[in-house]
Amino acid sequence: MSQRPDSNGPATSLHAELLEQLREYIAEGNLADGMRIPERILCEKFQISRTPLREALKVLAAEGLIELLPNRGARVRRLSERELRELFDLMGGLEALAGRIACERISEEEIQRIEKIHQEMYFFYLRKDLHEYFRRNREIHEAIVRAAGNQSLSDMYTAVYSRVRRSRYTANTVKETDRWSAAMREHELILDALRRRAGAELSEILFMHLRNKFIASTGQMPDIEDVSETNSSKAELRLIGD
Amino acid sequence: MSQRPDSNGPATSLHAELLEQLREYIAEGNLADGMRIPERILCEKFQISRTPLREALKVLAAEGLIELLPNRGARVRRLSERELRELFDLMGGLEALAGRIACERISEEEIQRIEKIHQEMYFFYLRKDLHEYFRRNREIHEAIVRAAGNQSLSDMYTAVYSRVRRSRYTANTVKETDRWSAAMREHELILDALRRRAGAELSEILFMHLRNKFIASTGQMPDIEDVSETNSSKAELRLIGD
DNA sequence: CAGCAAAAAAATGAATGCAACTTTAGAATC
DNA sequence: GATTCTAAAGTTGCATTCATTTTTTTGCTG
Repeated sequence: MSQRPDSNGPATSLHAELLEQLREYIAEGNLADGMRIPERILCEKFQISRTPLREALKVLAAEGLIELLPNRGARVRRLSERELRELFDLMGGLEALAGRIACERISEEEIQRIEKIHQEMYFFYLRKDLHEYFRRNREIHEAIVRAAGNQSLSDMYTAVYSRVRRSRYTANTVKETDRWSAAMREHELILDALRRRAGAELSEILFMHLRNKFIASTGQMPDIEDVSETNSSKAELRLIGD
Repeated sequence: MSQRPDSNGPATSLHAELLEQLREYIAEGNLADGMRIPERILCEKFQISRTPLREALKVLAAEGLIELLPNRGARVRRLSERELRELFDLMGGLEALAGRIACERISEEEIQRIEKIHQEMYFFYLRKDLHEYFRRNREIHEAIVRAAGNQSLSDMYTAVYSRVRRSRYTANTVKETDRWSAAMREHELILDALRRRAGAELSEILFMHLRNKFIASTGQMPDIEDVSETNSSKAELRLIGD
């Protein structure tokens, strides 16, 4: 097969396109967790030979989306509770970083654009339109990450998010709604800190925002071991989330 | 070729070993920046056919260590000033995250172990033994990341560090020494915050610590655009670094 | 001799082939 | 009937081969 002489858009390589397709295919949950994925099936599905497929699988394995057992093929990596918590914290850390840098670099116009999305979000919050609310919610978080103007950070954030996306815990439904008003309040704080360009503060809020979402989603506490109560972070954890 | 029936250590796959070797080979700087790397040469060097090599290259490209130009092969990715800054910020963000989580989870024993390394580091600082000083310095940062007990975070940190490692700016030499005393003071603050388990504070210090190192190493400011001076982060930037 | 064109050489991208390993199916044993 | 051993079928890992693309070399023209 040549380089897709027909029907192709940009002149990107076949391998890159395949990778993109596969990533999407897996992230969307078309393959059951932990299920074995025979190369043959994917080859037929994407009309491609084993060589480029195997290259793509190696990359996806490095990204953590699938796992490759020697001589036993690929399977979709199933996230343990532990890994999910790890990835949530990681995402929180990356957003915190993005928020901090964004405060240094973001333009007034971009702040206004985020404010606009925020107001839309508030509107859908009042309307109790969960779907549209979450879309705006996601847009705000993405905008903050983008506003940091750090491509490496954005890439890493996307990679982490794509791993977490599959998880049923992130489905933004029932349990999350209990926390809806709290989340909305946190978003007010986020925007306020951003307006004031208070980097450290925004950083703090964003991290806790993600933590609270994790706690609400899973019921799990992010593993705080027996640590003396002089510990300030425990207090902070409650400070925002209501 | 079979699965190396002779002379092998752990029963890991050939591909995984190759990846490890290549990563090390590149990170050590055996390949000149931006130089073209013909597959043929690497095949001969590692006594392997093109298929597994190409798989490994795809992974390294995804990690950002090399770049793959379509039909024009692999070359060692040369870090622009911009990317270096991005990666430094990213590393700072990951360390900041690690510090915060470490405050929640670290054991008293581990704190004491870090304190010990810190004291050794101070000793070598007084002796002006740059090499031994930096070894301890690195050990402390690694210990904090490890103390977060988040494998995904550790992996990502390692990946970022391996990309930055090659850079001549991170060579820990001349320019850095101008900042030696300031860095030492920052480390006192780090340990102090860790002892008090002041997560947010430690997070802040660690990020700034990395920023200051970057500024000292490159002379470059981390791109703070024309932002009104009500901005607090600019002040913070100076707060610690002397 | 510089500059360009064409052809040869080399490198890359992908497909196919082969050996080794896993898994599955089936037969023999208890 | 359950269990263990054996053989067949299916998969994977890697090597080799083929087709394109890029690069270099060679030869021609001005």
